[in-house]
Amino acid sequence: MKKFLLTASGGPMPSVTESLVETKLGLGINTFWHPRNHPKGENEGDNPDDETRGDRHVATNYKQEGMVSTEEFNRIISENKRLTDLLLTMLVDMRGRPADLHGPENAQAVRKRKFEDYEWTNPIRISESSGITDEEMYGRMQENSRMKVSRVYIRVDPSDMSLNVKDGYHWRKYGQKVTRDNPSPRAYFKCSFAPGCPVKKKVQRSVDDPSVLVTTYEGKHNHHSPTLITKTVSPSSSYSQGHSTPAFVIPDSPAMATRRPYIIPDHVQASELPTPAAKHTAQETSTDAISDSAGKASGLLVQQMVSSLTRDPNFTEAVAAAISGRILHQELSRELEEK
DNA sequence: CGCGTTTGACCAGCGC
DNA sequence: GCGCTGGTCAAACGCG
Repeated sequence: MKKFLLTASGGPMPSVTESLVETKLGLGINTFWHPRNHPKGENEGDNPDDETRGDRHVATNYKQEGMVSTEEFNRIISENKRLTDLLLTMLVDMRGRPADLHGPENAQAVRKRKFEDYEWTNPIRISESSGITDEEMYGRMQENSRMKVSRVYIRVDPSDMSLNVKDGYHWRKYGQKVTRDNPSPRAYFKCSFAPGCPVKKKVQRSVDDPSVLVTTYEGKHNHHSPTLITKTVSPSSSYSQGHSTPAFVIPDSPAMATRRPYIIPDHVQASELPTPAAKHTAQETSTDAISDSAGKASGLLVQQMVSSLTRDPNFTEAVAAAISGRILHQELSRELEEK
């Protein structure tokens, strides 16, 4: 069984690896469009202005504003592109045939899954991303950035029956429902940090592993992250205003630290997640997991990726600059729009 | 008293 | 058209 896990279970703070994955592939991993996450008609009311402010535009201004040198900027782009290619290729490979991972299914479920598989592999075509221009890459990032649904898996104490996920935002519960395919109730939350914030989230225990909370975020916050306001922006902080998912949470307390989300592709079963007792570091976990998979090449790619992310101080610095720069630019853009 | 949660009712979409 | 299901509403309730 293939596994892929990007987490820093060994440390109290999110790693740069996490930040990059969230920033670049969010842009990527946890914001990939998936049909089950997009009810018909969703996003019909989106502001068209949002469509015109893509990541390419942001990156261009970010460069023009002289926040980094041209050489640094190009290096960031090049390195980001290379690593994204590695990750995305891995994800497409791992996506494989999800039906194989889910056991017997009825005809309807099979049809639905086939459609999801098609939608997963066709519109993005991320396996073909190598060799594309930066412009194309940013176009794809922009497309991904419009995908406002993402999913986060969080392992919690099985004895803790609450459905509260402390992700830095304030949520008001407005409903709870028992769904057909899962005996655990699903809780519905709306963001209550700012009036009119459209973001919603659904929290439900995994049917495969009740110790895992599956949190689905929908929409984009119309305000700053509360954590961004109250904390210094750390290079490893992955919060970004306007992004659909606070994919990683800076722990405010030991209890909160136990609920730090993982980024995991949708098709990975909850039962595959590491247990709380697992002591693997991010690098160890990724490497061990991949070694179970079909390709040594994939393992090498991940090793190369993780190694690059965790050992190269220049790249760490570049990623930090890119993240903070993007956040600052988005804040400025939004303030200008409000005026 | 204000805010958040609970929970039954209601609504809309979808498949048959 | 009907039933099923997921999502939302809103009144009642609890808590600080």
